[in-house]
Amino acid sequence: MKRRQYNTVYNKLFDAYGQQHWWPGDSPFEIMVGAVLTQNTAWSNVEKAIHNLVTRNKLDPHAIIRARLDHLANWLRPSGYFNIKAERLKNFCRWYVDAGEYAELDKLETPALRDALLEVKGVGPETADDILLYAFNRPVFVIDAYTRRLFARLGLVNGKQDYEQMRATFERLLKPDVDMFNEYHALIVRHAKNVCRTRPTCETCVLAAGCPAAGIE
DNA sequence: ACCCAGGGTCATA
DNA sequence: TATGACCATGGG
Repeated sequence: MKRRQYNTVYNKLFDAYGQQHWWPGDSPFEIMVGAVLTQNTAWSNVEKAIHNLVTRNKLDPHAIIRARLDHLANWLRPSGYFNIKAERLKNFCRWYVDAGEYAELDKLETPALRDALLEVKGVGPETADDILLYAFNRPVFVIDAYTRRLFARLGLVNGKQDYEQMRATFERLLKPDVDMFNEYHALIVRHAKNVCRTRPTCETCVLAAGCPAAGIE
């Protein structure tokens, strides 16, 4: 049964790396901003951009809406793709404020909230799910490139499933536990930083001497 | 000098 | 639906 293997991977990762304390950020809104800025970008660069916003008192949806696009882009510069991300962040903030911000959005059921997020230009499936899980505490499993690679290498997914299919698989096999989903995704990212990206066997063998992913049956 | 990072959009076939 | 081009900084 795959259900057991999916849980085993989690337990081994947790034993190896421990609590990851995700998502870094002091407020739900900061988490949402981080989710947009971290698209295909190292987190260390995102931190610099968020810091730029904080020091200017711009870590606020209304302030971002008011800001000039070129100013916003300059503050976001360290996170890369800064012109695109400035637009995406503005799009997101306009939607967020129009929708009544956190309190109103939190009244929506998860599927409706997810659909609403996906309507924002610049918010795709992974960003939406980051926000759902880490800002709204909804039991949504975030799929990323690391998740694909790890589970493909473990032979636990058939590599050509799209995002939605893979998310459905995880959410079907695992108990919908927000804290566990939170930790699971964070652990996969943590583990990814520990392994070679190019050798398919690395992920499951290098850690054999301490590899949490080894011995999954 | 190259590779890639906690993706998404858009144009093309 | 399925690839490919494009976006761009910073650390290894």
